[in-house]
Amino acid sequence: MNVQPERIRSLNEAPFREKASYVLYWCQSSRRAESNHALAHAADLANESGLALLVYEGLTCSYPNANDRLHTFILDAVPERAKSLKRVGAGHFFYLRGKKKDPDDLLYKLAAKARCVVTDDFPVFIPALYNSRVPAKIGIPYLAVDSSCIVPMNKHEKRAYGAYTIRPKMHRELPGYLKPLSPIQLKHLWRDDLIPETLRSHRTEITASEIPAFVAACEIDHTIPPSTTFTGGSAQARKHLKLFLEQRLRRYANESNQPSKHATSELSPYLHFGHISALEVALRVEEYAKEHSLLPDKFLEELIVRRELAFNFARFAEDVESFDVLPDWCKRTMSKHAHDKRPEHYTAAQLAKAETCDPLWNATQKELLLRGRIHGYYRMYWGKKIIEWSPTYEEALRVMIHLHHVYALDGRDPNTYTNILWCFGLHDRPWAERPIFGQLRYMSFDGMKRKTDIDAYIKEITYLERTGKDPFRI
DNA sequence: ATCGGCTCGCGCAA
DNA sequence: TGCGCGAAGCCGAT
Repeated sequence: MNVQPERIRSLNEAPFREKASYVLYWCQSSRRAESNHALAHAADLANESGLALLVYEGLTCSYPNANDRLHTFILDAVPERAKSLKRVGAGHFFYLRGKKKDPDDLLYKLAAKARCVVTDDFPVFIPALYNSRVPAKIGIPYLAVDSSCIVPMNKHEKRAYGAYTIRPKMHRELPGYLKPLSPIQLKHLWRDDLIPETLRSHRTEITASEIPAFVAACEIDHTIPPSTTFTGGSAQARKHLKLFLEQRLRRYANESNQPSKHATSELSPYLHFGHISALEVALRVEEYAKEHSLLPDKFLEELIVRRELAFNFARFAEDVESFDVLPDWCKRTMSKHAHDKRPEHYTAAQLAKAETCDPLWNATQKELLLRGRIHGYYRMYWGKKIIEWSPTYEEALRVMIHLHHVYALDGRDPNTYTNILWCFGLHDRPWAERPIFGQLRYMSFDGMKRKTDIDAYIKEITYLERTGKDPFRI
């Protein structure tokens, strides 16, 4: 057995189907063929029961804010994944639901011939919703496997208060989990006649050159163009990783908070859509650091401790889009300062269009509009300013989440929600009281000017805006 | 340039 | 029960 049992949650009590044609892996969030614990577990189950493995993934047009940017990035990854799965003898069924009247029950139709369903355990957004609703309706075992985290989410019994409370546990557990996952080997190869002809017609073959046409034909928001910078897919993710190892890792410790220096991995879109696994990244970084006598600790702290703190938060928080989940001191200080006068106001529309009096803030918003992500350090400043400029804290939260949902390739992720709520005090501590923010940490333009090269960053974003071409595109 | 104070509460040591 | 310290800071004093 390849996959640690603590990664697996059984979400119903249905019996295995005796006369089944295959084991079904429903690929929801770990959209990759390598280093994928859910896929590996499905392969193990298929081998044990003498069956073939079918991988199903769908892309619907009906999730909130579905648009060209998100669709393109997701579809970019499909052709190479189809090829990888074919190579190992798994079936691959990709279904693009382009119109709202297209059938939306393909999963159930495929499950009707399956011994069991294996899927990704993901604590937010659509996978979390499906994993709460589908198991009771499916009639066969429904197993959710944590293929996002290095140390499985199930290893934590409760929400950690801050990074400092989860860090010792992570370091204790890591040696047991920082190990490569062996490639899957299937004993029983896939044959297309294992699914009925009528279902096969819903399968969508994606080729790279046809992606723009597929996207254009979907009933989605066509006003948000693809990212200027990020193309989806596991191969692309590995190109970013290679660039990071060779040109950035040695600068990471000193320059990761200098956005214009590009010393970070820029992998967040790929990690979010599961095009690359955090485990693979951590192992490659560790190995490269060893070979080149570099210190990877600061990067691994971000990739492992802070990323998995976010998954821990999302797993245990009732509602990641609400202030209810914040510590008492945050709620207390916000209610005390709820009616402080906000001297500057911007509407959600002005913010979205990057029309404020702050040239740095406008540049960060433009980075979101164009690239589909904001550098981590400036993202905090971006959020803090939205608090300062919104009539209420609730409105600020709403705007931050909305802008991420529409524009960010790394939105809808445990990390995004945690980053946003950090602006309201989550995983932070109280600071000197001041207007509007109360005891929430404040960040200022002058601080950014003192610590980072604002001019270089604004110049970079202005060039990107003018030409639409990103020199940092890989 | 550098430093302390600001302020809360978790989790561990005792 | 006491104590140390924490996700990226700010501000004013020296």
